[in-house]
Amino acid sequence: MYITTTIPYVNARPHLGHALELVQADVLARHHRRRGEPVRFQTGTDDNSLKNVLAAEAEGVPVRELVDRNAAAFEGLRGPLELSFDGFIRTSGHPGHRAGVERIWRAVGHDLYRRHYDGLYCVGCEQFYPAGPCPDGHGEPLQAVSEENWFFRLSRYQDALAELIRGGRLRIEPAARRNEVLAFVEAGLADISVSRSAARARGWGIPVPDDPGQVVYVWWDALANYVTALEGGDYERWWVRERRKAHLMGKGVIRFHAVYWPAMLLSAGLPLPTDILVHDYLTVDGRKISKSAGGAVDPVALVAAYGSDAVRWWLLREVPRVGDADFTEARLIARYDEDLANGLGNLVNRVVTMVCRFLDGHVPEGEPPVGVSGAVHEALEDFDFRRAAAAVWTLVEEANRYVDREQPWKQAGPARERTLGGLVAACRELAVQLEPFLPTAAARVAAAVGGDRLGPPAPLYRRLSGVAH
RNA sequence: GGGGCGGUAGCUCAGCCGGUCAGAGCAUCGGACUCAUAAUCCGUGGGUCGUGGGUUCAAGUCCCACCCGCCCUACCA
Repeated sequence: MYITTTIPYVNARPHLGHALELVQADVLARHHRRRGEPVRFQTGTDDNSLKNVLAAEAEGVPVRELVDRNAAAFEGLRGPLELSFDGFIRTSGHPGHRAGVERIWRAVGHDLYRRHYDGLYCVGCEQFYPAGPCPDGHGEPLQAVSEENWFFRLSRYQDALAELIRGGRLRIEPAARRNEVLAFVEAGLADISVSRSAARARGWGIPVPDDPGQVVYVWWDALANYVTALEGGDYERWWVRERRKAHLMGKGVIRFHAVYWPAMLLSAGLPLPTDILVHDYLTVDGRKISKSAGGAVDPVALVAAYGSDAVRWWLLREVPRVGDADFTEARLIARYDEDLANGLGNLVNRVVTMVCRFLDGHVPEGEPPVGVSGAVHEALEDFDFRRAAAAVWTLVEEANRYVDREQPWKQAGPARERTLGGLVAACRELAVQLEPFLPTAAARVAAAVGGDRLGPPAPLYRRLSGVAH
């Protein structure tokens, strides 16, 4: 399975919203790897957005400097969030990217033509609007642009796209998003501008082949990353031969991924992605996350304060499949205490304690009294991380119930050994099931219940909130 | 303007093709237990399922209108 995230433009440091998408992609990647499937998990940054240029100007630093610094911050999420991506592409630095963009451009040449265009351009959105103001409310007024650009005959692919989506060849999840895209396509597709004058782009970006006065539209440039990130044999392996190719993205950029991008590929005669997986947005304390407004939560700071398990668990367990989710530190703490400390941590702790106290640490043979069946996989196939996380957690809940039901402290001899052996086995199984979601927790649990003889108990997670006495 | 998505217990949310669907978790309250991180387990209370109509033997669950929040899209139905 080839799994990609969108590549954010790097006009600022990453916020919690980026973490959501990366963690979701990471869970998919780890899950499918664990099933023994070949997986390539690809992410990166869009360095060529005009917004990056403007951010650099506002800050008074060279574009290159700002882009390098912020891109490094995005790549640096790998450690704190425990991301397992295999590839990280930067559109300004990746050796094959520019050449790949040019190659696609030429392959699509039969659908490109020059046209004079008068329009109002919103830099914030990187797109044209027929009339102002920008619906997203980006502060700056729309730029009146009058220039000759390259256009792509998107209109030509309307029927083909509709058919691909209707037939499920191009799967869009959740279904509501699929309907949304279908409605958009069936309403009629107009050709789109795919270049801009190099002057207006401040010279930043990839020049149009054989037309140095023009720069390739940043979206064209960015979308191409999904194939340009794959060089040499990797392209053949992951874009041509791979059966499942999934793009993860936020709801704001569906049109680019589910319409423009497939149309580009159709025109170029290249294979298409198979899954478009769309998540909604996060708000923080009830407010929209705004990179510029500072209300953004720094995922790295959050991890530093609460640990990667806490952050990943909140993102996976609390964010619904449909609808924006509101992040608050209180909710994260509540989830941490309830699930990680009281649920998982306490379970492992009580099991280890009993094995040490009653059996001198020796682990008896045992079959786990609980299991998860296919619920996790089914939920992930539906792109429902919350349901998947809940499915894994049934192991914790059932194991805790099992302890209370069997009451091993009252048991003796073989009965007690059978119970405790089963519980240790259950914890080991839990470690395995947990790995795609919480790698650190999985490792901690595995360490606590590994081997023939268990060491002394040590709490895995301390409660964060004060406990009333 | 068009299209779509939400509006279900105090909070966060499940409820697919209509008939144990009125639910789960948290919070509250009561009980049990003591292996454990004052944790765990069991049980209780609480909702006119946004509003108003309609279809049906039967509707959160389908249809229409409206209200609130949000998203996409379009100044050409």
